[in-house]
Amino acid sequence: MIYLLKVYNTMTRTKEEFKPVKEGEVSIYCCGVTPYNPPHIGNARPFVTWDVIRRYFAKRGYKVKYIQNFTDVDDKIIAAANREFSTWKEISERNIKSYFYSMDALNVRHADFYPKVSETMPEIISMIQKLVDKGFAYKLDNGDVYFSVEKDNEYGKLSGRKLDDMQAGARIEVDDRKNHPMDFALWKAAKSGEPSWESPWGAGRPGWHIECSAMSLKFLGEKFDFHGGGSDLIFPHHENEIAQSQCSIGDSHSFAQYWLHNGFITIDNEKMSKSAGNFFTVEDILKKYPGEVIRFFLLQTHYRSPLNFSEDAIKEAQTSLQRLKNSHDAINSVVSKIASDKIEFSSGENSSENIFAKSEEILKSFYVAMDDDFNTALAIGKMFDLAREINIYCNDFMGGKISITTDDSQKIVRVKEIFAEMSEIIGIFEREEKSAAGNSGLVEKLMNVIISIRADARAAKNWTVADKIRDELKKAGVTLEDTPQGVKWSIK
RNA sequence: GGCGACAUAGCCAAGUGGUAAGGCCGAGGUCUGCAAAACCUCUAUCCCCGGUCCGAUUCCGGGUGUCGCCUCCA
Repeated sequence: MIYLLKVYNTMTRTKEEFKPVKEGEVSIYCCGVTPYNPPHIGNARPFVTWDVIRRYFAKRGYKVKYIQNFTDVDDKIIAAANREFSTWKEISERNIKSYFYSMDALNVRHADFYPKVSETMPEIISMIQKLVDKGFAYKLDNGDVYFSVEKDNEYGKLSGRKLDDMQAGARIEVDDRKNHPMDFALWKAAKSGEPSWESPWGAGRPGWHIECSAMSLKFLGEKFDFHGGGSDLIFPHHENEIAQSQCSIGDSHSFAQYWLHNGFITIDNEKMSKSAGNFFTVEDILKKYPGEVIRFFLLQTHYRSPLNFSEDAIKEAQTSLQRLKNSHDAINSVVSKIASDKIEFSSGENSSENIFAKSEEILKSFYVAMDDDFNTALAIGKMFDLAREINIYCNDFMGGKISITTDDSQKIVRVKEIFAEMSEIIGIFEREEKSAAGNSGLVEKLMNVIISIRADARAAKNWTVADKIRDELKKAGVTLEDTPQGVKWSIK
């Protein structure tokens, strides 16, 4: 298949054609979390986004290498440890566990590696040493080491800032031991009560920024394809990563080739952030909504657009997703009915022929949408288009309105596969129904008994009993639907 | 103060130089004991003012509004 994949590169502020560093391979570094808190829905957005991107590349036939770090040595973690009379290790491990719990619920595939700062000290220290040796960094008397932004004449190229412009609005207290107000710490000398590691500059720990450079270079080499995260990381985090990485390598075209940044999730149209306190953790939302719904909610908007989180919005996502789920179930049951060999094939023409051609077209347009900077919003729209076609076909089929040929039976399997292919990239409907296969048929048998009793009631036009059974089951989480093809039940 | 993004129907949200996907909600209809699901039909000239163009919602300029970054933050 010939295609052109375009991605919006923050570095150039334009959509560019994607050309991998290595033919047939894609290397991705996504900035992970600082595990001092359970992840909130805003944290989840980039991880779900990148999960779709890597699924997409994999589907396109690329060999994908995906790295995501944990910044487990950090001021906030240390602060939390002190507050709780605990250790940085305990705090970070607990929150990393929480991270995986949340992301697993959102059906986010695991990265190939999850490097941690605490496990990357040698690489971090040698990188700082390189910067000192080359004259890009300097040490203070107390043992701090700073990066000198003035030595990097390309500093500011990602965020589009000039050092002079930034000074004007700097409201922070300037540390006058630094050569330039924007110089940032590569290494922080140890203070009492803090974890520290030995280094050529004395005991201390890495500053923020250097760890991501060291970890990405360690796992992906000096030149790799993608680097991403939330757009609040553009400055200073990613700007600084670029500066220190390219200066240490000595090549202004090294490091990540494409920079992708997520828009924010807002609450009442204000940025959600841990520091502002207006956030919802994924764990909390999971108490009320399935992970699949949360995931779908995140993907219904393009990754670069802002996204407002609210109860109404997530409810709407749930309703919409159910619509797709109904079609997913419908096509699956049609296919299994055909496979069960209980239908008669005919050799005549059938009335729903065009679903086959249409579904191929829809699949193509789905890929076109994804090729355009991973436009999941548009791509999901295509799934709804296919859902409508499937519903029409399945209604006709189950209603006995169409006859199918043996040839059609192959084609309808293809329709099911197309829907499944799109679902897989978006990352929904992958979990097998626990009700159908898992429980050794007991629930199945019980349901048959109940439905049979209710059928008797209905036959006797005893609507009170029939409706009571349906209502009570609904309360218990079992939905009954009387369809022209018989009673269907599902567990919510 | 510097830099940037966005402004599309009741709501959410794609998109295009030639009068605008999809979803939710709502109205009517088909089906149905009722309900559900599903299907059909209906609901926008794209913030305002200029400019370029045969033609702009889409390009350029100005304005207004909202948000973000410049400090930890996905």
